[in-house]
Amino acid sequence: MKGAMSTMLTHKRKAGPVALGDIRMSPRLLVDDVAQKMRELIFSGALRPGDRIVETDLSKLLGVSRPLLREAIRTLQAERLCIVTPHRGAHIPMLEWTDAVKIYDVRELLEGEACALCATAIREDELRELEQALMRFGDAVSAEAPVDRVEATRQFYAIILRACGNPIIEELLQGLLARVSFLRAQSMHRPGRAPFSYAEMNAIYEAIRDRDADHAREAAIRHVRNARDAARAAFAPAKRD
Amino acid sequence: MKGAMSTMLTHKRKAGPVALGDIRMSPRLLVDDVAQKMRELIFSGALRPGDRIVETDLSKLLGVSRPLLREAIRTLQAERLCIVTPHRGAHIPMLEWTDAVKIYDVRELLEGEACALCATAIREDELRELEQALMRFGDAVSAEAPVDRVEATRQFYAIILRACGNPIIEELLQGLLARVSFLRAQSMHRPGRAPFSYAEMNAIYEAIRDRDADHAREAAIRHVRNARDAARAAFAPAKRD
DNA sequence: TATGACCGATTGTCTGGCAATCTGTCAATA
DNA sequence: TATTGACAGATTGCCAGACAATCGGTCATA
Repeated sequence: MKGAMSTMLTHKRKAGPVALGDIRMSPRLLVDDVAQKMRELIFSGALRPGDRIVETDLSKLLGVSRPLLREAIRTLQAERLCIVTPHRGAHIPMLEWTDAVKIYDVRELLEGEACALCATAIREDELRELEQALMRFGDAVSAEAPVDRVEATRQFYAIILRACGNPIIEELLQGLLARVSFLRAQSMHRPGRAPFSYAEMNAIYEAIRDRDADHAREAAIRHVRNARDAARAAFAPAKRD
Repeated sequence: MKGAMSTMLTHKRKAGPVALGDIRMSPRLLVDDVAQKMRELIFSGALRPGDRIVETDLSKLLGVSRPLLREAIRTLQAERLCIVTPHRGAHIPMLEWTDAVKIYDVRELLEGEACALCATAIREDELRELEQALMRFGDAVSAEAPVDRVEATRQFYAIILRACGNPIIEELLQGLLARVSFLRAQSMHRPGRAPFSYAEMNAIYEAIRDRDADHAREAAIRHVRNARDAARAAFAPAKRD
């Protein structure tokens, strides 16, 4: 804990053109792999809401030690992807609809802002990428390829969040999306939703392309709102109410 | 990892009046205490940006084992309160001003929304609490009691975030505030800032009291924006630019 | 039916250890 | 002189094993 200014690395990507930007080698840490694997288990539905995590079992399944798994669990806990109850262990949270609504509300705010920022901040090459992602989504809708749809959506938003110029928004949204991943997976696969999604995303794209921040925000909000309603419908079977 | 629905606890504070709401006993886990202690070390400035964390040393200082400290570090890492570089250990992040700006931008958005929501959602008793917190702040300004000022500010916002009805906003803001705690501590102690803070907070209070969501949002945004400018001024000595 | 005592399962934490990697030093080299 | 290579100490990454505390459930008892 000695002050170690001398060894601080404060890499900042300078605005300079081209150059060889950020090419740090970073060795993988097993604990990060374990955390990522757990996230994937949750996103893929292998670990479902309510499931309990027994440290001994999971550490054996993953082939890592219990202390290491516990480190990974702390990470997931901080991300709200699992809940640790003292002396009772960790489990995957049950998402109540009322909580989901709050998350969608904040998504409206953040995605709306991201899209509005994008309208002024996006570069031409990023705009082309965005158009391509949108087209890929369109293709996936026509081809009825749900997996491709999900991936194209992910990319579409990844481009926007990267281009909006505020990494904090990206970071917060990433966390929120992870927490409703279960709901999203279900609602995005609802028959009939995809064409509407396309229209909404297209509206976002066009507003950004036209550099119209207000419309971009509105379109983004509309998209989230519709996604929420779709999720609402998908929620019923999982939990009566 | 067996499905364990039977043992799931899904406590939800029912809207029912009074009653004995949530009175779970929850044993303290040492690891949580350690994480909290580390946060306090950061907030208090005992651990400063750039400082390195040597596991063996800190674990000895805290009187806990290294594995336990590592768990705590993972938590702080997920909260972005420390950065872990593989094989090089953890350190407290250096906050660049450009990053701080992004955080203040998102704060505008979230605090603005929280205050707007509050204007319609706050209960009368909470409103009175809010007024009291504001008065305490006013007293602390007159008395030139910086510590009380900080505490009163914290309470003022805690009430708003609680009353706005969206715990997600509260949660996200908590994380963001923690990350600029170093800056805030400096800027809040700047001579001459406090009376302006009071005026701004008073504007927020009055708008909420008058149930005027738009003005509440505007006042909140103005407050954050001024806080950012104060932080900007406080930033210079810490880091030339 | 409610209470209390017991028991296996699981968590919380510690100790100790060891290989891998980093940092810094210093000599050898171009 | 500046770079390269080799070495040593410090530190991290990960593991195995252990043990007390606590939990959840069962069963006998009142």
